[in-house]
Order: sequence, then structure tokens, then C-alpha cells
Amino acid sequence: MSNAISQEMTGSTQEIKNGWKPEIATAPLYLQVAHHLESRISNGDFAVGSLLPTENELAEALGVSRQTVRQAIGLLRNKGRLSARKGVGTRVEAIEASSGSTRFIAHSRSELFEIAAETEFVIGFREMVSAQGKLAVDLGCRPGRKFLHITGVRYPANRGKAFSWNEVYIDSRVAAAVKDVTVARRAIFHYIEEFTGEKIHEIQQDVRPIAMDEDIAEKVGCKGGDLALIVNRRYYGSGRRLLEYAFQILPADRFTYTTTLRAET
Amino acid sequence: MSNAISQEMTGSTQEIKNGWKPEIATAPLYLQVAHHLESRISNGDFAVGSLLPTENELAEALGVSRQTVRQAIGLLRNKGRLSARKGVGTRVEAIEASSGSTRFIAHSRSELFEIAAETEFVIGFREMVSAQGKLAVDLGCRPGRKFLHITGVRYPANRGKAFSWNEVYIDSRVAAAVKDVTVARRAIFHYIEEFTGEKIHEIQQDVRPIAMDEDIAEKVGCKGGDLALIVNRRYYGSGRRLLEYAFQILPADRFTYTTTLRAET
DNA sequence: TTATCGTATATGTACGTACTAATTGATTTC
DNA sequence: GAAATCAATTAGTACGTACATATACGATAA
Repeated sequence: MSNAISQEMTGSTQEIKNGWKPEIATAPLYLQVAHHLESRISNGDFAVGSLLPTENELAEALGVSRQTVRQAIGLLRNKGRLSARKGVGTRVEAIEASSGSTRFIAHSRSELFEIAAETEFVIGFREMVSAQGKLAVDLGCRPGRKFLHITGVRYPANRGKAFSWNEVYIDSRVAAAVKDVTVARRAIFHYIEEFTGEKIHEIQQDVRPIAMDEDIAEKVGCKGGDLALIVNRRYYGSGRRLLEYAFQILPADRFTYTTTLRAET
Repeated sequence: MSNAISQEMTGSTQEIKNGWKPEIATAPLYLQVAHHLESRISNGDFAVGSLLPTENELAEALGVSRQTVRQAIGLLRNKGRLSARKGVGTRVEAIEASSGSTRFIAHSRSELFEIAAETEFVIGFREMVSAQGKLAVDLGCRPGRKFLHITGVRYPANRGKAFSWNEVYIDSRVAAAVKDVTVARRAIFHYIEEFTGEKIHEIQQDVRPIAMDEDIAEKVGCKGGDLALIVNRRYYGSGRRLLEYAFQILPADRFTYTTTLRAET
């Protein structure tokens, strides 16, 4: 054992470069390394377009094995933050902010967190409902199950122009998780995870075009009949129990759904 | 060295279970294992919902290390074919064919291959064009660059109802790759890769809603003004050279864009 | 009968080594 | 000067080990 954690524990005063110091056994090491690298990138410590230190250098500097560094780099490559080429090195990539329309539809669970953190969901209405008919079908449950129904508008964190209309259905068993929330600054399912201690393992998301409804259009500042995207999400806990169902309506002229597909190797 | 490749080379007649035998050093081992597992899944050899043999069993049966098996399983987990739980095992997951509307928008490079293989792109029109104005902007190149412009309709492999209108722009330097193609049964960028020997490393894709144009509507069998999704794709070779730009228009009532977001751990 | 406590088993994490292969840049050669 | 060659560098692949941790199940005790 020669990594920085044990050094920390044995009271060694040797300082790891750039002030990094591993946590005390919360997250796995490769995740800590990934977060560390990510923050140093957004710090500008590793410039976009430049090459990262080599895997061996990083491993030595952070006091972990090269495998662990590779695992961390692998995560960031999946997210598009890094790209690697054999014989060359690992390059810091720009986060594509493709032409004007910002990315506000998530491609991963962690991105949902980030988006939610940058926005505010102002809850305007809430009631308990019993799933019947189309709703029961949408929720994939038998009629009669109780859900907390919440509606509201999502704003950028700085309270600019509203950008989406949101409706959320939460399983009554976990609805207490949001009973005191009037303005959500985190993802709703984050509240649920915190409340139950259980992790949302899977989120199924689908995107469809619709024509904007008259009164929803008014709430998000556009005209009825305008083109929009509706994003449906189903949140499943362990054993594929549906804990939350939500949909979101985004004006099409403001938002585009962008993805980057990469070669595996 | 005790894996099945070396056994093969030394002429050992020992037969690996289920007729698997590694190739002679073309693809990396973990990819071969991944493909092997995938084909056995679609064979029904590993039933959906059941647990795979343990990593150690697979490693021994295939004559590779557990690490290699894990790498292969990791790929298939990313694709959603498998899911693993600590202390339990690795489960074969169903490919979600969510309620009626088939998935015809790719989420990964390999999925583009698969979709293209299941469909036919019937080319109806082709000409050389010089990028000007909006096209130059869409293509992100300076005006005057030459492209081969191809348009046509994409059908299911069995030649049922048309399902999308397609337009493709190919960099003139590689346009020869498709000069003899009138019906494409593979992805266009696959022809380009074959022609140049260079791999398309990155594909950027964005999805937006539009109202269906009158004459395009006619070609895919729906009405003008109907809701549709337009999928733009930019194909980049090494050094982010744009080699191909394409867009595709899909009737909204037939197709939904579905994604599954999973927890990292 | 119910609750609790091991124990076995599975994946997850982390380390190590060794070698392969793509790329770059300097050097040599024509 | 241009082309071929070689050496150094860097990520990729593949193997090994060991231990951590979540889960299921059976044995035991209340």
C-alpha cells in the first residue's frame, strides 16, 4: 500500500501536487480521481486542447496505480471530456455548446443532476391523484395507485426566461420526500433518493415532438401550436419499481437534443 | 500464456465449450468475448432474464482472464444488454422495444451499423454541389467546398412502408466511395471508412422537431404539416475533419427517441 | 415462528507486471 | 532535399493477485 490514502493515515506530511487529497474511503478511488481531473479541467488547470500528463505521471503524482488512472480517464472519455490516442496522449476536449441552443436534455444520470443544479423548478400546484385510464397506462401500474402530482415551471438558476413546463408524478409511498419543497434546486429524484436511502438505478427517457398547447405555451413564453419537444422520464428503484414519472415540455426553437457517438476503441 | 489462442496455435484439439474459438489476432480479445456473448444471447443460449455464468466460470470456459471477461461484460452493460449486481450476478436484459414505435435513432456508433443493416437506403438523386450560404454554415466549412449531395428514402429491409427521408453530403475527396451505390444496405459512413481505410472517430447527432414539408411528406407516406423529427449527423474523421453530413426526417407518429440512463455503479 | 448471525458466493475495487501497437521526431541514407 | 529507418514515448491489451462489499441462504437462537 503506497497510495495517498495510506500516506494520509500514517500522518505523512508529503503533499500531493495541486492540493489533491483523497477522501477517507467514501467514493471509490477511481471516481475520486475522475472528479479531481474534472475539476482541474474546469479550473483551467488543464487547458482545453492540451494534453494531460501521461497516465504514468498522473498515477505517480496522485499516488495511485496506472489502472486506477485509466479507469478514471475512461469515465471522462465516455462523457466526452477527454479523448485519447495511442502513442500520443490524452487530450482535453471542449464541451460542445453547439450553436446557440444549450443542452438541457440529459444523456446520463449525472447530467440530470448537473442540469437540475443549474436550474430551479418552481412548483405551482400539487395534489394527490389516483392513477386511472391513460395515466395508469403511462405509469405502467394498475389503476387506483396513488401518486403525488406536481406541476410547475423550470427556470435557469439566474431566473431568466422560463424554459420548460414540468409535470411530475411521485409514488405516494415516497411522496413525503418533497412535502416541504416549493422551489426545487436539485433533481426531484435526488430528494427521493435522499428520503428513501435507495438509489434510482435506471431512468428511461423518451423524446417526442409535439405541438405546444395554448396555456402551457403562455407559461413558458411562446405561442400555441409552436413546435416543442416532450421528454418523458420514468424513474425506477431496485427491482424496477416505478418511483417517479415525469414529463417536460421544451420549446423547440430554444433547445436541441445533441448527442455525440464515438468509436468504441 | 494459457488462453485459447495459444492452444489453437499449438495445435491442441481441446474444444472450447459451445463452439467458440478466438480469431487469429484481429480484434482485441475482450471485443471477441463481447461479440461471442452477444451472439449467444441472441441465440437464446443465455435467456433474457437469466443470470450469466459467473465471471470466473466464463473466464475459465473461454480460456481468458477474469479481467478480460469483465471488460467484455462492461461493454455489453453500456449497451444495456447486461446488468450486474454485486453478490448476485450478471443478468441478461431485454432490449427495450418500447410500446409500438421501434427504435430507429441510434445511441451509439455500433447501433448506426445495426440500423443501417436492417434497412435500405434507396438513392433517388445525386449531384455535386458547392457549399454556399446556409449549407456552408450547416457543414461548418468555408464556402466553395465541394460535396456530393445524395437524397433518397430509407425502407425497412423487407421493403415495407418508407420510414424516413434522407439527405447526405459527402466530402468530394471521398465521394468516390459511393459512386456505384444505388441502394445502400450499410451505413454510408461505412462505405467511406472502407474506401479511405480511415475510421470515423466521432459522430455528432442532434434531434429537433419540425413540421413535415409537403413533398417530403408524400414520399414517406404522411401529410404535410405533420409533426416529425429531424436528425442531423456530422461525421468526423481523424483530426475532426468533416467527411459527411447527413440529415434524416422521421414521421413523429411512428418513431420515438428512447434512451435509458443508468447509475454509474 | 421469527430474528439473527455467520458463511458462501458474486461482482467491485485496486494493485502489480509485461507486452503490443500507434505515433512522433530525430537520424540516417539515397 | 526527400525518403526510409530507428528509437523513444504513450496509450491499449492481457494477464495475475488480493481484498472489499453486497447479497442470498442456511443454521442457530430467542
